[in-house]
Amino acid sequence: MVRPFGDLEAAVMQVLWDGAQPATVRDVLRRLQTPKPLAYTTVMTVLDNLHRKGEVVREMDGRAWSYAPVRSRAQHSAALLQDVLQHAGDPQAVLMHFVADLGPDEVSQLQQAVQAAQRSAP
Amino acid sequence: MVRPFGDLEAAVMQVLWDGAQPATVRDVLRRLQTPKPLAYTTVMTVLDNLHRKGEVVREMDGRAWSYAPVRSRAQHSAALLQDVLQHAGDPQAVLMHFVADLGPDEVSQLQQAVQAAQRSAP
DNA sequence: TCTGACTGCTACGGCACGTAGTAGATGATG
DNA sequence: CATCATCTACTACGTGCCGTAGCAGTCAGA
Repeated sequence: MVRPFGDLEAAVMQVLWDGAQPATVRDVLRRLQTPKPLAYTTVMTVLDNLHRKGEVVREMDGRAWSYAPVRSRAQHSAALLQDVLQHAGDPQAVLMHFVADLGPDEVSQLQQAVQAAQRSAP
Repeated sequence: MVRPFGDLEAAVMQVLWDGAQPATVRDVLRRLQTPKPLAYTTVMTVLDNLHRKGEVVREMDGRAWSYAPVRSRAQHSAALLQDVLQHAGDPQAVLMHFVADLGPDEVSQLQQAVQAAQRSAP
């Protein structure tokens, strides 16, 4: 089971997802909107943890590491969905309940996605 | 963000889901297949935690509590899916990726679910 | 050479979870 | 009635993850 991000991890990932370019620790620290200002090393540790978990990649940018997300936010969420479905047993029943609880907008979006998938792999 | 079950919590829920009837602590302890046999109080604590979290309900059965899941396994998994989607932002993109990563069987199951949803709420 | 920025290492508190012991109540049994 | 088994309530502890950060060392630029 994939563990979801912690609060700060999620906020940091959001910063990375929002920025098109890879970001250094200082970049992330500057862009983070937190009630209490965080220490530089706090953000560094979080980014290091995310790197250790394979959620971000990094490359040297001058003397500092620049971090970039491995997957887009949508890809990450989709992977979480996959993971839940994988561990659920009886995907049919799960999907029935899942769709039944969706709003009409999501249902039609889902319909388009299904049709796209069926076109690409009939 | 809903936290997924821990390992033992998941095993206990599975026992409850597998049994049609509400189960006492001793019932669950008997039916649990674990490498190491667990203490009675361990199972009791887990069931108590699940009750505190609202995942199970209980009623007195003689001198002991009998526990029953609040939701079916499929409903619980579907709720987890909902939760992920809710916190994802851009549901459209998430659903696209999600469906793209599904196997053909799941896609057709999903299609049926979508059609059922559209019939019930056109 | 000094200073500021950056990294690596370490640490610590809180919380969730798995694990279980102890104490007390209560029904069953001799 | 005395004892035993069973059940609940309360408490505790280790581990791992997460948020938080300090300290020490290094290195580039003024």
